[in-house]
Amino acid sequence: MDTKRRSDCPISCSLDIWGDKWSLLIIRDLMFAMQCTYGDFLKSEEKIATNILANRLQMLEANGIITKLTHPESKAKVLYQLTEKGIDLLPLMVEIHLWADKYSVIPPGRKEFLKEVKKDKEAFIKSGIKELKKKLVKEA
Amino acid sequence: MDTKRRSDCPISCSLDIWGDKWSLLIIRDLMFAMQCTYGDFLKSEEKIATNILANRLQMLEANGIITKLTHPESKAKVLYQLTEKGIDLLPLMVEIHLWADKYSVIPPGRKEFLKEVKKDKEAFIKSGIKELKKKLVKEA
DNA sequence: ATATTACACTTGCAAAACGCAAGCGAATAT
DNA sequence: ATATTCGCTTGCGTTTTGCAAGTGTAATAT
Repeated sequence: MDTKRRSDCPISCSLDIWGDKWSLLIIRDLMFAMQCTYGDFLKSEEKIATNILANRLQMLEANGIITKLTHPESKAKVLYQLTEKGIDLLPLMVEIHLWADKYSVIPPGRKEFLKEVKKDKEAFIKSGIKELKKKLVKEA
Repeated sequence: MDTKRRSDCPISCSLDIWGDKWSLLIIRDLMFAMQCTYGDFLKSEEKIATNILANRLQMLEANGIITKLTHPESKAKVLYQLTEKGIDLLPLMVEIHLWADKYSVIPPGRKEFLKEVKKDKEAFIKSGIKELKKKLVKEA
């Protein structure tokens, strides 16, 4: 596990955690798509490799962004869940969406999401965080 | 230059552009530190390698985030500048700062920046973008 | 009870990206 | 004329990635 930070700059420290091509996609799946198992992440259209996925899940867990839980309906399944720290990345994810919306083509499915966001950004984020935290399951 | 996108998801497309350990640091330097030459970027405390820097500058230019200008005081120097698309990453950078502020130690120098942000985020971003766009120089 | 499948990884290996040091050409300074 | 600054480029060893195949445990089917 990479533990040395390059500097004490907040941007740099953040990038040390999730500054790669995959981490935020896992967080996206957990945050918006309600996909929360290893198998779910593999099914996402970007097609992450199994070893990279395992590595990133470890990384995100080590950095307190996600936690592992035993799946309620089966001991064979693992349920990944955003921590509060992970949930608090929602504003960031929203800003990425807004930026992408301004400068590239957004797939139809996300258009309504963006419509909601633009209606009242602050309210959207506040209620989104509240929703996610409500679902947060504490480890036994 | 990498041109194939992994999916049409806005998060994924954004990461295809600046989803690495260095790009946002270059953007940070242009946005907050007013460092805008190749040499300036090299001096940043994270110590980016020369070839990686050259590659990222190319990448960011190819994606319309930055432009190259001849430096007003010397033909030997190159002045890099954020485009409007690059400037519009300011809200994102602010959110990263706020997240990092909540979950890690922020160096004293950035504390006043964050104080300003927290006072009135929307106003801070709006005036920040305005400032940056005012300085924007059009290529001859 | 046994076999098969589902699930979450691990492993091996080739290819690509990275990091470091050195070099190079044009522009400026001396 | 010579040296230095500046913005890269090149070579090369190391690390990370991507792909395919395999492994172990738990659930399910027979």
